[in-house]
Amino acid sequence: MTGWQDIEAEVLRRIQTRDWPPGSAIPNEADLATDFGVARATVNRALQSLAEAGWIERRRRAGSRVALHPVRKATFAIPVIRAEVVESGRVYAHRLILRETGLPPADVAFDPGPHLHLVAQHLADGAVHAHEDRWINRAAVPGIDAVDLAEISANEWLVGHAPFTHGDYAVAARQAGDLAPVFGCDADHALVTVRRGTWNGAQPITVVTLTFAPGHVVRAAL
Amino acid sequence: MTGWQDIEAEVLRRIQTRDWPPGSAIPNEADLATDFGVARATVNRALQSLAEAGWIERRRRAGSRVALHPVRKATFAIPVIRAEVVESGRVYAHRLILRETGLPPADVAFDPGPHLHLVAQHLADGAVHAHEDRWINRAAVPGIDAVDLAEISANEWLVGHAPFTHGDYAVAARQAGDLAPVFGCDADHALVTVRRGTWNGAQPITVVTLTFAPGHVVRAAL
DNA sequence: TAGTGGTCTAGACCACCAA
DNA sequence: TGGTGGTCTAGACCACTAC
Repeated sequence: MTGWQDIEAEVLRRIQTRDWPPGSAIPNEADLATDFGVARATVNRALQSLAEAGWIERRRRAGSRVALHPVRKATFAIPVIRAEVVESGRVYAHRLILRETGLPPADVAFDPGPHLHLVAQHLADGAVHAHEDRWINRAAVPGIDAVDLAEISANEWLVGHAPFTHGDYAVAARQAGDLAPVFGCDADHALVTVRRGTWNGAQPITVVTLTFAPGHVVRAAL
Repeated sequence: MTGWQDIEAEVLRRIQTRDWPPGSAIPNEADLATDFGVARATVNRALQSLAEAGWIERRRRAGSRVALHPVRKATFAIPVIRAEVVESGRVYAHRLILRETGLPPADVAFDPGPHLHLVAQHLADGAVHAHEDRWINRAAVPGIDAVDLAEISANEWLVGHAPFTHGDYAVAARQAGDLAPVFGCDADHALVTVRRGTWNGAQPITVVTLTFAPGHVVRAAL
C-alpha cells in the first residue's frame, strides 16, 4: 500500500501545500524512511523521481532542498517523418531535390572538410509536408556515400544507422519567402521551422532544418 | 566498475550495432543479471532507463523488446518566464492588460460556468517579450480571485500554487496581425506561439497562449 | 497458470563535499 | 572528516498477462 509513488505523492503534497516551502531543506532519506515506515531505497526512488521532475534538488552531503523555481519539463517525440505522415492517415512520399558535396555554412560548426548537403521534400498525399535542408558530416557517418537517398530519406537512414549521444532542437517561425511556391502559399505566410543538430560524443553528425507546411503544429506532452 | 549505467551502455551498444535488431526480444532480467554478473535490480535499473528513453518496450510476462522505431525524445524546460528573461541578462517586468470573468471560447473545453480571462505582457528591458492570453478554471484554482495578478504574473502564481498532473504543449507559427503594434513589427511578421493546457487529473486548470517577440526560439535538448 | 517485470527490504559500501 | 545521497546485493512477494 505504501509504494514509492505514494511516498512521492506525499512529499509532493507537502511541497505544494508549502509545508516545505521553496528553498527549504527536507529531511534526509534515512529519517523519511523511518517516518514513512519503509526502506531507505523506497524513499530514494521517490526523491529521485521528484528530482528528475524538477521539484527538488539533491546534493551529497548538502541534502535535498525544495527547488526555488519548480520547472516543469515537456517531452516530445522526434518521429521519423514517414511515421508521422502515415499515422495521420495520409500517403507518404519522399523527393530528393539536391545532393552535393561542399563546405557547410559557418553556423554549421562541423569538422573541416567537405560535407554532404541534401535538400529534400517529404510529401503527404502528394503535397509538400516538410522541406528539408541537411548537412551531414561524412567523416562521422561512414557508409552514407553509398546510400541511395532517393530511395530512403536521410532522416530514416540516419535514425537506424547513426547512433547519437545527444542533440539540440530549436523551433522558430519564419515567412515562407522563397519556399512559398513549394507550399503553394503566400510569401508572407508564417511557417514553423525546426532546426536539429545531433552529436555522437564530441563528433557532430548532422544538422537539419525542416520547414513545415502552413498550419503545422509541433506537439509535446508535459 | 559495473554500475547500472555500464549495463545500460552495453545494452544500448548491442541495440545500436543491431546485435539486437529492432523488434527482437532481449533476454529477461534474470538472465542478463547472470550474464553481467550483477543483481537483477541493477539490470532492472538499466532497462528502466532505456525504456524511459524509448529504446526498448517492456511488458510483464511478454518480456522486453527493442523498439521498432527508436523514437528519440526531446525535453525542454517550461520556465517561469521571469527566470527566462532574467537569465538572458535583461530586466523583467510584467503588465496586466485585461482581467475579466466570462465564458471561454469553445476550443477551451472547460467546465461550464464563468472563467477568469487574463491578457498580460511579459517585458524584457521594457520591450514586450511575450504576449499572454489565458483562461483559468476558477473552480479548479481556489484562491486565484484574491491574488493581485498585477503584482505577480499568473504564470508564476500558478506554478507555485496550482499543482497539475499533466498537460500538453503545442508550438506553431502565426503572423503578427493585430499584435504587430505590441511588438513593433510588421503585421505580416512571423511569430512563434505556444499553447499550453494543464490538468489536475480530469480537471482542467488553465489554457494559455503565448505569442513571443520576433526572433524568439523555443529550444530543447535531446 | 506460469513467466515476466515491478517493487520492497535490510544491509552494506562508496563518492562526494560542506563544515 | 562525518553526513549525505548513489548504488549494489540477495532475496522476496506481487501484479500482470500471454499462453
